Amino acid sequence: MAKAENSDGEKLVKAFHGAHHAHGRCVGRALSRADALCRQRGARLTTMRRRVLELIWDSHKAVKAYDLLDRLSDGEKPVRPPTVYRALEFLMAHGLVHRVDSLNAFVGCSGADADHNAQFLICQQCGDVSEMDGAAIGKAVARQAQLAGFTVRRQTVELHGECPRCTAS
Amino acid sequence: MAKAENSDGEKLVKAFHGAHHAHGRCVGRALSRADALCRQRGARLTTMRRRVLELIWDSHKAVKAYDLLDRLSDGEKPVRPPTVYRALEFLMAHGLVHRVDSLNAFVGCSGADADHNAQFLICQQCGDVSEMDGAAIGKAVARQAQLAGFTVRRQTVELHGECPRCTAS
DNA sequence: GAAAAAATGTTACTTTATAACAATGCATTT
DNA sequence: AAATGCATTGTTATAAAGTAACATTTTTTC
Repeated sequence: MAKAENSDGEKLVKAFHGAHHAHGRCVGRALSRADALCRQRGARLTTMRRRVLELIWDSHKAVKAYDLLDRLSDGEKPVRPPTVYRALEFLMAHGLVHRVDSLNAFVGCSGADADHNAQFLICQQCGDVSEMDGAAIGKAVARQAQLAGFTVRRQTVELHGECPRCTAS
Repeated sequence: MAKAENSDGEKLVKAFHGAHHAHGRCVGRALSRADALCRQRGARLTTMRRRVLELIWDSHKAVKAYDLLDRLSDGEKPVRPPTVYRALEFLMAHGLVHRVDSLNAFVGCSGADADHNAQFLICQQCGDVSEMDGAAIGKAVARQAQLAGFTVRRQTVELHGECPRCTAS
């Protein structure tokens, strides 16, 4: 996760983006990563899949499947649910997109590697979702579970609250 | 959370129940707690709400709303979705039931107080769900989020994996 | 027991997601 | 380039999860 300094010179984890950040870079980074990853694995990032990924990266908010559907469709050629869900399935399988269970919605994966335990910070005000790859949390969680004799295979950690930007204003 | 000793004399947190535990007690405890809590608050634990709560406590698995619906209905008098969802809404508002987002399903709340941050351990094999009131996790999570300038208001923590009983066999 | 409030019933619909099969596209061999 | 085979997308239909709006009944309160 990128670090930045605030006005007091403190180190802050920069998980959320400013309102007017150069979003093109987020998108660009995500798409080239997708390209690279798929090439490397011999997976096909088809036009449809790429379009879906781009639409998801259009913002940092979680996107509903049926919103994607609407945006992909024009009156002449409506796109049907299975098409979108299949693209999402592919993108999730390759770690390019995550499903946010508590929202029934999808966000682009900004994490480094494919198979990681991500946590999500979801702003209840602006709707922006930020991904934390907090190994610390992952471990705390796994340790606590271990006390109950439980082996963690997959975790859903979704934190709803207020992002720095909305807190400030 | 109750403690128990295993064969080595170690202290273990007993979050999961044995296969043949005296389940009547779980149910009994849950129902009397519900009675007490509602009386105390002047809330009405009506027949319908109580029936739904009982059905949920029928097992330690998460229950789907439409399963409840089926079980509440007989051919003559089908119960409709809003009835069940309203009962669930009431039970959740009073902290008697939790929704498990990653399963679209509901479990009885075994936690002590009403307004708590619960974490769920979900066994992928047997389907049993256990509630951890891990203040430790809650805090670790909130602390980590704070580093990103994020204020946590509500958390969804759902851990999928293997419970002790299924691990053993 | 009449009025008000709370809970439940009812109808209809929205949103989210998947199953099953058909058609198309793409990649490799020949 | 035609033939084969597999992956992807299209299409139809339906399942599963949840809610809005209004009618009826039950409970409480005055």
